[in-house]
Amino acid sequence: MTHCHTLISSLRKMGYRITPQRELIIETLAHCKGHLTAEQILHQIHPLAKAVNLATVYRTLDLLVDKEMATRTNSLDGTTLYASMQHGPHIHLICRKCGVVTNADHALICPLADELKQYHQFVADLQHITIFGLCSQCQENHIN
Amino acid sequence: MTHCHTLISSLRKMGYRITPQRELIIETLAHCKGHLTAEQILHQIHPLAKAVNLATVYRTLDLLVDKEMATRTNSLDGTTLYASMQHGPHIHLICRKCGVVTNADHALICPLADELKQYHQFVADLQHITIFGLCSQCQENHIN
DNA sequence: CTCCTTGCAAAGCCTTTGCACGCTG
DNA sequence: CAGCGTGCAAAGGCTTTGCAAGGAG
Repeated sequence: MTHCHTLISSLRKMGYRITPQRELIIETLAHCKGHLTAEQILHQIHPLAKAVNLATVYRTLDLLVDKEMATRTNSLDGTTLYASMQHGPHIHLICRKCGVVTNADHALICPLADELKQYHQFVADLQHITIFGLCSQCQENHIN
Repeated sequence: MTHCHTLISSLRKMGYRITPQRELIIETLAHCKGHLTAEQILHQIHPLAKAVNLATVYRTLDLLVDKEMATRTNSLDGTTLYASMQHGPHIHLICRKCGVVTNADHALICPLADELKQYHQFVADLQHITIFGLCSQCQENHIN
C-alpha cells in the first residue's frame, strides 16, 4: 500500500469524503520528494485533470496540515511550501541565493534539540526545521 | 556611539540620504530587542512623528536587509518579521502555539553548522536560524 | 541645484471566503 | 438523499510600485 493510499484511507476513516480532486492533490504531494507550493501542485495536476481549482488545493492542503499529514513552511521569499509527512523528520536547507531546497538528515539536529529542551524548556518541532544559507554552487560562484 | 548611529553613518557613507523617516525606522529597529513587523515599526514611530508612511517603512527595511543591517524572517503564520543585526547571531525559538519568540545562544548551533558544512557543503546562515516548537508554558497547558 | 526619498493611491500577489450546484457515501 | 466538497468570483491581507512633490547633500 503506497503512502498516498494510507493517507486517503485515513481521511476516509475520519469521515471525510474522498473526491477525485483530493486524490489528485494527495497523490501529487505524496509522490513528490520535495516541497511544493499550492500553485505547483495545481500545475502538476492540470495535465491529468483539467478541472481542479486553486481554492480546492488550498482547502485540501489546509485539511492535510490540520490532520498532520502534511507540513506548511514559509520559504525565503515568503512563499508557502507544502510537503507530505511521509519522509519523516528532516532539516530543510534553503539556499538564500538560488532558493534550492536540500534535505539533511534530522539526526544532525538531535543534539541541538536536546539542549534546547534542557536549557530553554523548549520542545523543538523536529519535523520541520528550516535553515537558510548558501549552497555549494552559490558559494563557488560567490555571486553574493 | 549607539548602534543605530553606527547604522546611520554607514548608510551615509554609502551615499544614502538620511531622512528623519529613516532615522526613526532605524532607531526603532535597533532599540528593539526582538522582532517587529513593518506595521509594528510604524506604530512605534507614530506617536513621535505622525508623518511616516507604511510604504516608506517597507522601502527602508528592504534597504537595511539588502545592506545586511537587518534580517527578514517569516514567522509561523507567514507574517514578515524584521530585526536589526546588532545582537549578533542567535537562534529564534518560536512557539507554534502562542507565538512567543525566545532567543537562544547561537553557540548551540555551531556543531550543527559544522556538520552541515562538512556533509552537505552548505554554509548555514548563523545569523538567522529559526526553530518552531512548543514553549514551556504551552507544554504545561498542553492545549495542543 | 540635483536627484534621491517620500507620500499617496492604486495595483499585485497569494490566500481565503460566500454561495449555489454537484457528487460522495 | 443528506450534506460535504467544489468551482467561481469576489474579497482580504500584506507588500510593492508609479508618479509628482519635497528635502538632503
